[in-house]
Amino acid sequence: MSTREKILHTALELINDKGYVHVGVREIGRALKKSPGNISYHFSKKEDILIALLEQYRETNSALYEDYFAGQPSAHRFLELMKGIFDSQFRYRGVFIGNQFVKEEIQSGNRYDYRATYQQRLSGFTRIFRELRESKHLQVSDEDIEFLVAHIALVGRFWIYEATLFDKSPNQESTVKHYLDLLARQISLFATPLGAQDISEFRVSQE
Amino acid sequence: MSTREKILHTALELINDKGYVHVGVREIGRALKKSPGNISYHFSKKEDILIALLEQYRETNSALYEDYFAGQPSAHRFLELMKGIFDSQFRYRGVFIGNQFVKEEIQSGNRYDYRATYQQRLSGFTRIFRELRESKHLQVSDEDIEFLVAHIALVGRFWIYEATLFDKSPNQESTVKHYLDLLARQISLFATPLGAQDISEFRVSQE
DNA sequence: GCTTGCATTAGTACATTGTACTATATTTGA
DNA sequence: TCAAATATAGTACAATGTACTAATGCAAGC
Repeated sequence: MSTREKILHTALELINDKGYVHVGVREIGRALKKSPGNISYHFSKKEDILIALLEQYRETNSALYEDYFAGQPSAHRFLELMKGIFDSQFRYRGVFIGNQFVKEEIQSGNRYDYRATYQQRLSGFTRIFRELRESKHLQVSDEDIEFLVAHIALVGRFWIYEATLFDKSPNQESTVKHYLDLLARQISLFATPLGAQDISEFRVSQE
Repeated sequence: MSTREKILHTALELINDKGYVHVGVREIGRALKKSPGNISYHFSKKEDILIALLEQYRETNSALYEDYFAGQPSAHRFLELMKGIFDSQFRYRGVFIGNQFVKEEIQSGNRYDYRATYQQRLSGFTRIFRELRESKHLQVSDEDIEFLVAHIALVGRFWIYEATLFDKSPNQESTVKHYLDLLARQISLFATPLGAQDISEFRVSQE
């Protein structure tokens, strides 16, 4: 593992534990027995660490989406996809919660074009729901799809904020299960009998 | 207006504009032509400013809830309540977005018992939905109510994060309208014909 | 085997930040 | 009017992010 990777690994652990603001560059260095100047060498700004972690997260997720689109659309597989995404978000929770600091980066789009990724994800979900309509898992109008996409964009991004709001270190399994369950309920409001069966099978498989 | 109130007022403006982290105590002082030591006198910690603003927000909202519960339950009045809350959240948006810093406060509950307020709000929503069921505006099971409360707890808290994620200073009216609309759609999934009419009347009144 | 160039690391210095502390000024109340 | 409380200014200090410089390690080429 390269020093750069070690820094990212240690930083993520510390950030998940204590929050981005409360993790100093010197602290990361201390944990790795490196000087602060050396951390500076690999990541000239502290924000760069956050950006790099976001990038890792994005790549993980892209793989999950690719997997999904490689197979047949179904409500069950959709929920499996979302479980993968939620697990991944949990793993990078400190990054999301500390993302106030990358907001200007996000907004400027200089180093990391988050907006493009975001738009890509939104159209990905639109495609997913359209395919689930075609495969008779969902019974939705175009307006419904728009609504569901807006819903999943918000809930799918911010559930981890809520989960860590009162509980500093929540249990991953039960937390992810809880929010997946809410999502499953939301989807089932638009499900055909086929889709509903698929969803309930998924929920049983998560017991 | 007392100095304390002036500080809060100026701080909120600056925080909404630039974000909590990027507003220094000296900057607030400069804007008010006060020394940093004086700011320190009124708020010995910078976080205290955030806590005080949260307290202001909480009081505003408590008044809105009281108003609602003083009248007859209806889907229309419920959405009016939510509009009031959303407007208020928009006004304090910087506080919410910067609340990573009060998280430890929230979690410890030493100075500000946010958890209690939160629980109170949740049971408030439970009551609201139960009353809307009794008044034949909603057709919901107890499980549905639990689901709706979980939904509104998350969406109602974090829509403002999403709204300011890509757009640094979004338009209040259109933003609030957008998220109210999403909420109205969510509620209408469980609405009786009476409730649905109420909701569509509200949406028309917002045009 | 030695040197040259480049990547890495350490050490340090500096501006800025939150905050504590002290001294001065202003207001208040009896 | 004067003492006490409140408010304000000024400053000092530790900690932080970060820029800069010097030292070290290391692989490739002759």
